[in-house]
Amino acid sequence: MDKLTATTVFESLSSGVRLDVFRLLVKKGLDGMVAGEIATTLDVPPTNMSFHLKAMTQARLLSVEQEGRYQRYRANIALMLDTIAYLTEECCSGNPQQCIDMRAASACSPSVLPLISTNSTKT
Amino acid sequence: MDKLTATTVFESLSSGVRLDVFRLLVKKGLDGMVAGEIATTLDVPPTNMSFHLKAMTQARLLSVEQEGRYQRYRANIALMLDTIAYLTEECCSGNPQQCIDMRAASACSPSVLPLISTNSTKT
DNA sequence: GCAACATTTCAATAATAGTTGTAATATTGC
DNA sequence: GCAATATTACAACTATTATTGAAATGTTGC
Repeated sequence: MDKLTATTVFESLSSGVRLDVFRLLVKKGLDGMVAGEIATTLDVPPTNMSFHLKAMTQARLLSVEQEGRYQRYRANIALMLDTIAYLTEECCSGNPQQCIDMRAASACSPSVLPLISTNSTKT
Repeated sequence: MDKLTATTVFESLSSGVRLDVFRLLVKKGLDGMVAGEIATTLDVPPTNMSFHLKAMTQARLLSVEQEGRYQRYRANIALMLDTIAYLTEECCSGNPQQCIDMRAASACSPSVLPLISTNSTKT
């Protein structure tokens, strides 16, 4: 993960429209959605939606697959997880207790936590 | 977590300077750093650094504490975790296998994963 | 081939964000 | 109180991003 990739990912999620798109596609999972359906669901003009979908695809936050005359978009959750990992690299300089303390204040619902750790069965 | 909070957090991390600041402060943990030290370390003019630190503090991504004539900044990891949780709410509409599949492609180093799941000992 | 549809490109405009130096504010040690 | 230091506020300027409608591209079913 390089800095440019990370800033591009965050830039992608810094607009209300694009954040809505990503969350919608995360919800849809592997099914994804076609461009027009996304635009209609979020009530955004097609040209504007196309602009944002293109930006997100270039940031690799979305993948796109042609499906006849439609373009089907899907969320790239893996890239997002990599970006989060980059963000917290060398957290607390290897001081685990500090890390736990810093996180203690989180109002985070537990729902996502098991998801994030699904592929880390090892210690 | 509301949308504005989330976009503001991501906007905070979408600039190279601010991303460097956050990663630096994550590394420093509870010790944090004072403003001038951050500016010197990252080789950014003080006025510009002050601009970015203010933005990040308003986004609540950093906390600040006055320490004599210094301002000590610390990373708010809890808010970042909450934001990630917001991002992946209703992931795959409760279809766990899909979630696992979507994450399978991640090149994420395992280092951060135990950290993120530290407070989720329960299933 | 052609009409209907999905999506993107383009160009113009509007809006927002980033950088810089200078000046202001606040704190320290004498 | 005063000089030195840390940080921020301000104002001017530059650069980037967002939005829109009209036109272009590409695909389908007949």
